[in-house]
Amino acid sequence: MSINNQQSFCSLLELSPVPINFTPSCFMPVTKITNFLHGDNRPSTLNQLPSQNNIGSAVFDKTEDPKINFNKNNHFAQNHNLYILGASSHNLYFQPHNPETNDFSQQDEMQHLNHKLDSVSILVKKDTLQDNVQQQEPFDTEQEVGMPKYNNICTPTHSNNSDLFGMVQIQPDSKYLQTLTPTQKNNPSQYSPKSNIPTPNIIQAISSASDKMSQCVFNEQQQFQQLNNNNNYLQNNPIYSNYTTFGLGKQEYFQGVNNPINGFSSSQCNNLQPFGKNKTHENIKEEMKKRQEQQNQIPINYQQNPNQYHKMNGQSTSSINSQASFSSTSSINEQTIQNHNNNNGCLKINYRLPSNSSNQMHGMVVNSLNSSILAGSSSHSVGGIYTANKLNIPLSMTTSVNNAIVEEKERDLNDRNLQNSKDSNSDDEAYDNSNKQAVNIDMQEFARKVDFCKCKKSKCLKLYCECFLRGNYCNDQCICTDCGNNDKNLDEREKAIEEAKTRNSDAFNLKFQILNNATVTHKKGCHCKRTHCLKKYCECYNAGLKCTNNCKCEECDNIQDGLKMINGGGNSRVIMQIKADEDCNSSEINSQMLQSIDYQLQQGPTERKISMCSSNGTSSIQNRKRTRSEVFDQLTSKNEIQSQQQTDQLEPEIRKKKNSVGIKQNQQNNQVNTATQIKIKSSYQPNQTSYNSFEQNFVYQTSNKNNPNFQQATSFSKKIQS
DNA sequence: GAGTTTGAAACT
DNA sequence: CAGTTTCAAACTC
Ligand SMILES: [Zn+2]
Ligand SMILES: [Zn+2]
Ligand SMILES: [Zn+2]
Ligand SMILES: [Zn+2]
Ligand SMILES: [Zn+2]
Ligand SMILES: [Zn+2]
Repeated sequence: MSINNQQSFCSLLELSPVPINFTPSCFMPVTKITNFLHGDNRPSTLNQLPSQNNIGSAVFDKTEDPKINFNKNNHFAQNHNLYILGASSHNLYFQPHNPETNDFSQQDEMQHLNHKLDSVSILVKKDTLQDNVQQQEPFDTEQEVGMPKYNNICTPTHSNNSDLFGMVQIQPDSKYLQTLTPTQKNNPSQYSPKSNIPTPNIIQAISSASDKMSQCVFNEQQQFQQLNNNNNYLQNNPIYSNYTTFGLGKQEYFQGVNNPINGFSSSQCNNLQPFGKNKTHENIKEEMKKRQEQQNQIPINYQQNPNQYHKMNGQSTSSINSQASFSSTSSINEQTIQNHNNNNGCLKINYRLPSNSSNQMHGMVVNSLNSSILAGSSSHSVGGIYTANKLNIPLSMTTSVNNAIVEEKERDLNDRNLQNSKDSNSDDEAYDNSNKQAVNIDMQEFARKVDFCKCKKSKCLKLYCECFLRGNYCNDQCICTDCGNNDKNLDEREKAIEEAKTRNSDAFNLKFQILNNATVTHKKGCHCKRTHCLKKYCECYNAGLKCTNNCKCEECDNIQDGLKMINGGGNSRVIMQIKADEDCNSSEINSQMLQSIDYQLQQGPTERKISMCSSNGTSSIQNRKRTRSEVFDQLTSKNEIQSQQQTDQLEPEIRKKKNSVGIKQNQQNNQVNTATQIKIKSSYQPNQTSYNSFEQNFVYQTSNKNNPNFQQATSFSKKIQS
């Protein structure tokens, strides 16, 4: 990587006072899939895996270069000829602290010193199915999965000059994706023409991806686990923990690193003792070699060899090469084994370690029957603001940011620039004045414009009534029924006002606020789900305002120009299309990302290992989403879908297998294919039954309803007569 | 204008 | 509180 290229990258970051070095020291080999496992060829043990969700996982540790491992269980991985898989993760390296002894100390880790974070890659898919491969192959009939989506179109980003690391998404239609690397050019038949990437579909898929169970979300204000309601596993399995998983770096369970930004992702456990004092690259390598030799002799079985396999590192979706995943401070004991077995071979993991506990597991779901298990990628996101700040990306390029904060920050920046320029040249007062001039905003502009009501049931004494809401009596234009909102009913009206104020003391105030004398936002934000905040149902949109971080809307498109918020607060990402395009424009392969990909292409296939998805937090079993079986029961009891009911009666035994992960594969049922599933789905006519009776319970993504290219994640996988 | 969809408000 | 129901407006035809 030349210096020029680094400069090219940095040139994007216009606000960067310090050039950001973006220097991958290693590359992620990509797997070229040539053998497809399906049907009888699939090892039976795979059937017990809980997830086919993740395409692959970035794997790395201190001693190995990162690589991608594909998830054999993943249909997309099985059925697509080739793709370049983008790593979800950065890489973490600790440089030797002491060059003489080659030692790095725990102190260094704790202080986040001497490390280097590197990785870049991107996912490019080939949009062609193998002719003779089933597109869908459910592992059991109750746990059909959706097609994998392309939601790893992203690059991990970090710099040596900041402690940021996290995902940065690249917009799929970026020129970056359309630039072929030399290797790709030389083997055009092998590589998907990137220009053919169906960008809208990818975007669609991203916004509704069912792959991930959940997403760790964190920004300056909060951290939480955003569950993916589209995820089948999440909907159908009670393997939830009540703890939030990874996320904001917690010293207690971080790998010795107190990082305030986000969790590491996809760190791998190679049965090593937790990295700590007196570990060196050398002795870790030695230890690994030793363990590898042991592995060849001794079947990995933690019950037999508990001392060897009970340590792991990392957080978030950590990879595991042992049979269980434990925090660095815990060990396998009877209880954890019991937990393991109680969950059909899946551990409840990704527990957050409470500060007062040192004995909880976290990491990946693992399968008891497999000795070699790798995690799925985690692809955590980083809050737009924090990311932008850390990367010195103009805030306007970020997503999911509160516009008011953007204003504020940019004003700050302007002030600072102004101060700087004044120091050297005090000739800039006009700018100063314009910048600080108060803006006169009529807040009433943002109130709803309706000035009469047609209430029928609320007596115009609930906030449902626009008149009441605005503190007005109903007027002669109102066509309300049994109106109580008038001067002849003052007692009851007053009471109603008090009640409304009790519920929300702010009820009669304007729902909008003005920040920094410049930016108006909705105080509470909206919660839109189905309209992308582009209909007047949305209070933000209706007021002509962009959504903000206050909003909890899903798939919001009502965002600042140039921004793309994928999934509400859940998946905020920074889009760096400009950067990528600039890279691509300046020369054919001047970007490190492209270089990385090209390097990957030249690597031979790597061994494919089993991948698992991560468990998730926040939901208790009691409060879990209802299972598809339950939804199904509800539906069939209403006689709404005849064919499925029929099927249900034909195979009653299947329905008893609720929430079971390790159901033995039924060859007969295994024949269910995509076509059948689509048929089932198409038998469902959304217009014949209301959302309220069906769709809302079904976690159905509106945006995909009419997209023939989108395979709905949640569809029944009952076998029906075709 | 009738019927459906929607998300805030209300309720539990 | 979070999940569910109610409600009137927004929307569709
Ligand atoms: Zn009214
Ligand atoms: Zn009225
Ligand atoms: Zn009225
Ligand atoms: Zn909205
Ligand atoms: Zn909003
Ligand atoms: Zn929104």
